[in-house]
Amino acid sequence: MPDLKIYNSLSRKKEIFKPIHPGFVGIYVCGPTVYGHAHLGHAKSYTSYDVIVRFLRYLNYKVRYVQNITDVGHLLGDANEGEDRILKQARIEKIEPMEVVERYMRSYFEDMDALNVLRPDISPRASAHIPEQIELVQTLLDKGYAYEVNGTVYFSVEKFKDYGKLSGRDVNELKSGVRINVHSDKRHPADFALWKKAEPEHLMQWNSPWGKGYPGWHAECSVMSTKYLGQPFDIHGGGIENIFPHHECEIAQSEAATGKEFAHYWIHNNMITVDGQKMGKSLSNFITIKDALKKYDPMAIRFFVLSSHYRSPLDFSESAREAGQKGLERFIEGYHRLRKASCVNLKPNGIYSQAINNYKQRFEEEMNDDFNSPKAIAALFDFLKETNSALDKNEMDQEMQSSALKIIDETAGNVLGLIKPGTTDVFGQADQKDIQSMVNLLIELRNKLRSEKNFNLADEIRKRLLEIGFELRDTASGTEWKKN
RNA sequence: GGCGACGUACCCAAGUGGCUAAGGGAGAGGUCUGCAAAACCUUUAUUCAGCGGUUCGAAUCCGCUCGUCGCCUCCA
Repeated sequence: MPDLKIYNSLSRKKEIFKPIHPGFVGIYVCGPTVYGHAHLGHAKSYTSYDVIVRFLRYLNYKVRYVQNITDVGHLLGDANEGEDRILKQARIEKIEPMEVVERYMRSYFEDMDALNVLRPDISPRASAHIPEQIELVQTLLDKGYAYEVNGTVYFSVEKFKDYGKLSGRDVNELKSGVRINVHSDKRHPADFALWKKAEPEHLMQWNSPWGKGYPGWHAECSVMSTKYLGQPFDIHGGGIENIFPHHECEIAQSEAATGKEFAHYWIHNNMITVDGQKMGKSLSNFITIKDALKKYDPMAIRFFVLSSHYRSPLDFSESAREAGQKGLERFIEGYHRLRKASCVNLKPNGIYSQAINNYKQRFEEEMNDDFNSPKAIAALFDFLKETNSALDKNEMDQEMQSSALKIIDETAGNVLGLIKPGTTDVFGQADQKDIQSMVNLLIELRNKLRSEKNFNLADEIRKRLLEIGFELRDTASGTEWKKN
C-alpha cells in the first residue's frame, strides 16, 4: 500500500505521514465551545476528522483521538472586555453555567451520533484541567515568556522567536495591524492572556498564584493535548479559522514551556458557507444540525460533506444538498441489491473479481492522498456500476458477492461511515406517520370497492388488516381504525 | 492595509506539468419492462475566469487583470 500523505499546514505541503511511535497515532482536534446547538459547520468539521480517524484505523494504526470540550475561557467580542460566552448563555437561559455546558454538550454528542460520527476516545473539559493550566502559566512565567499585570498573565510574543510560523505572520507587522486594539496592560498588542483576573461577579473563577481568575483562550488545548498524547504528538486538527490566533498561540505556549516541538502535523479543515456566505456563530445565518435533521437524512448530510475535500470550502444550497441525497440513495440502493442478491444459476466472470481488487486499491490510494474522500466516493460509484452490471448479467457468484460486500462494508461503511450500523433495508423503513397514511390509503381503496359493491374484496381487506393487527370499524361518520 | 484560498460543463465537485479533464445530480436517446421504479448502455467541457509568459508540452508553474471567499476579534 502506498504511503499516507497528509497536507501539513506547518510546511504548506503534503508530507508522508510518519507516526512518532510506529503503529500508534495521537490526534487532537479542537472541539466545540458548548454554549449553543451545533451547526452544519460542526458537521463538516467533525465528519472530516471522523473519517480521518476511521481511515487511520483502517490502516491498522492504534489511534488515540482526543477532542476537547470548551466550557470556560472563551470570550465574546473584545478580548479584554468581552463576556464569557457560556456565562452569557447562562444569563439568557437563567441557569447555572455548568448547566449550559451539560445541556449543549449532550446536544452536541446527540447530533454527532446521528451523523454517525464516532465519539473521541477522550473528551476532556477545560474546566476539569484548571490546575494543569495554572502549572503551564507558572512555567511560562518562570522561564520569562510571560508577565503578570494586576492579576492577569500575558504571553510575550516577542520572546518566542517562532511566533507566527504556522500562520505566516510577522510579530512586527502585527504591531501595526489596524484591527488590533492596543491594550494598555500589554507590552505588545499581539500578546495574549494566559490567565485572566476575574471580577467578583464572574461566576466561573478559580484560585491561582495571581489571585482569582480563569484561564485564557488557548491554554486548555496546549494542556489537554499534551496531557493525554505527550509532547510532541502526531496530529493536531481544527478549523482553518483557528490557525490564527488560536493555534499559533498553542504552539507558542507549549513550545516555549517545554522547548520541544508541539505537534508534527497540523490539519485544517475549511468552512461551510450558506449561499456563498460564511456560516458563523457571530453571524446569524447558521443552520443547526437539529434543524437540518428535521428535514434531511443524516447520512445525506454526511455524504454531502464528504463529497468535497476537507480542505475545500463547501457551499450549502438546497440543490447541492438534494443532489447529495440522490447520490446517497443510489449507493444505498445498490448496496442492498448486492446484499439481497441470490447469486445462483450463474455464469461467473472473472472480470468482476478483478473489479473488486481494483476498487479496494483505488479507494486506498485516494484516501492515502490526504484523505481524498471525493475521489474515494468516485471510486465507490464506479465499483457500484460494475457491481450492478455483474448482477444484471448474472455474472457474480457467492464468493464474489461476499468479498464485494466485505470490501464495501470496510470502505464505505467503516471508513466513510455511510452505512449506519444496524441500517435496515431501504425498502423496509417506515415511521408512525407512514403507517398511518398507508392504513388510510387502504381504507380509501376499500371504501371505493364498497361503493362499487365489490364486497368480497372489501371484506378481504378488512379481514387481512385485522390479521396483522389493524381493526376497522365502519361508522356513520366514516371508517375508523385502531391498532390492536 | 497585511496574510491566505479559490474561480473547472446546466448545478455540485475531483484533478495541481504529459495517457481519452473523475464522480454525483439534472437533461437527452436507448435496452429491459403490462405500466411504473430500479438497473445498464450511449450522450452533454477540443476545454478549465480573462490576458500574457515559461516549457517539447499547462486547467496545473510565473505575472497581471477581473471576480468570489476566509483570516487578521470569539468562531468548526
